[in-house]
Amino acid sequence: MTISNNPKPTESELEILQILWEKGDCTVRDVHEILEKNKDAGYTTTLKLMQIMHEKGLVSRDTSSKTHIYKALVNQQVTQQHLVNKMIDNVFNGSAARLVMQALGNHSASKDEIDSIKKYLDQLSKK
Amino acid sequence: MTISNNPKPTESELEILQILWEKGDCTVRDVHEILEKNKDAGYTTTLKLMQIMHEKGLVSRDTSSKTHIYKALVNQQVTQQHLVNKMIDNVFNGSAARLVMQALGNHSASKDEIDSIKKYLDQLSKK
DNA sequence: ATTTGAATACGAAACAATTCGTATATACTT
DNA sequence: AAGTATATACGAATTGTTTCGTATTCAAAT
Repeated sequence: MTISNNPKPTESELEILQILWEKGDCTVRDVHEILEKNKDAGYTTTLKLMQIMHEKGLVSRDTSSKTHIYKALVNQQVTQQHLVNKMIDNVFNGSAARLVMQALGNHSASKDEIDSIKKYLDQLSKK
Repeated sequence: MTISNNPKPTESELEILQILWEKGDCTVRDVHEILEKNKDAGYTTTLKLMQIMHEKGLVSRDTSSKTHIYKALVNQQVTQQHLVNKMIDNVFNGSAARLVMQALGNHSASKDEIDSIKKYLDQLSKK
């Protein structure tokens, strides 16, 4: 049994994971260039972070050529679920509903989004 | 302008804030006794945390008697909103809907909760 | 008045996360 | 072959968080 059951990435690690989840395979430079857009940090910082993530088992890497290629090892959904659960517990006293309302209460949810959530809820409550 | 606009409490601070939000006024001992139920840390640790929170402006305290009385200074809703927004951004690529579905997809949402969310959504989409 | 118990203050250790400088390896260009 | 550009490796400084030991203050009980 070697399935990593420890999806507790730090904030910086999460930023990197997001990129890996979206892009699939990446070099450090790939990741760094995307990060740079929103953030300003040196290349070796990104490198170091990704090396640490490798040590922790968050990512795998192919070192067969000089430029290493990284891949996310932890699953996106599983990681998201962990984080959401933690937040429900930690910030909303265990109430998923309260989190949901807070998330929807601000303008970040569009009409379309709200509709799709409704459909989703209908499905859920049929069970 | 002295309104604290920096609701970025750490995890431990959040635990304490939750208690203060619920109970209102608390002494360090009050808080500590509640914390102890789920966690195991010394009294002076709780004390120190609350002192730091005071320095940061997260809480106020009344020092008129020997035993100080603490009160949350940051607003619960505002803080929750900040944290949720950060998570939406950070973990769900900006999609509130995806967070919501993830939060509801697990068993932590009961039938009642789902119903109340539906009502809430209906209200929302009327606007 | 002295002792005792409970409170705060303070400092520092332990730990974790982030950042980056420098060294070294590797491949490409001339 | 030498020089240049780009990679990784490594170590260490910096910063932030958590934890707690020890000192001190204060009030109540004896």
